[in-house]
Amino acid sequence: MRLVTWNVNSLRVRQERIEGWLAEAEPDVVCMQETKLADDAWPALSFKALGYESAHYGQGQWNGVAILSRRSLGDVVEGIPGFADEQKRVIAATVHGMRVVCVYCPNGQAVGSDKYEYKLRWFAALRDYLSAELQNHPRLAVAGDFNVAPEDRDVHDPKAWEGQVHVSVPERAAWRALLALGLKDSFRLFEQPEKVYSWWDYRMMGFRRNAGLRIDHVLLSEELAQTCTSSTVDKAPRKLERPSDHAPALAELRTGA
DNA sequence: ATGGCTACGATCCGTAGA
Repeated sequence: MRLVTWNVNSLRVRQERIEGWLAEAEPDVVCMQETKLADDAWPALSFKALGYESAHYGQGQWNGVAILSRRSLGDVVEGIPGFADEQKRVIAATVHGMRVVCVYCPNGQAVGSDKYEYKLRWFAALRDYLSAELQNHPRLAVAGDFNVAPEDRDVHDPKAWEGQVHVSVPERAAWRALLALGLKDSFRLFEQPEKVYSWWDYRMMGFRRNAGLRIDHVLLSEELAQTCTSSTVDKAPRKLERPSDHAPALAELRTGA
């Protein structure tokens, strides 16, 4: 079974190409971020026609997250329970015999800014939420745009990025606090080529130069990690016309459910 | 050179992303 996370950077702009990729890649579960849609604009019927049940939690203009599943999708929870947040960044559901939490973590803008403080507060709330989820769901996947490059090898130019937002020490500590719950970065379960990224700046020919960051991740609980057979990034849709600046990250799980 | 691109919703520029 194939689990995918993809920050689409406006579904409206890319609906057709996203549907084309879904038809080709045939993921079983899709976590989507930055739909930039209100819930009443979510094209549930288009995805239904492709064979997906879906749940969307959005606000229009900014943010917006969704989970699509080829099998029935239930127990949908929106946001981080107990964490008041106007920004629609989290949705969870039970699909294919596992609990899936789809996250669009805050960008943080600049170290020391209000948005950066919000990002760290938000990560603390996410940690507490996932801690509780792990108690209830040993089969837990957390997939999304984390806006954190965990290590220097996830950064095309670590010197240029040193201390910047996405790689700063407190952000990486917030990331490691998620791993400390018992979650595994599926990508690092395997030998990987160097310089694999999931996001490239639109400017300065970032993609052509492979000047990117690996910030889109699939985290797996211990039990799910044992079933994981691969974790990759598909750069193909980033090469198309008017692409999202993010590429989809995929994890393969050996699970019958 | 501190920009550079893209999307959004407002208009013909500002905000935000990463």
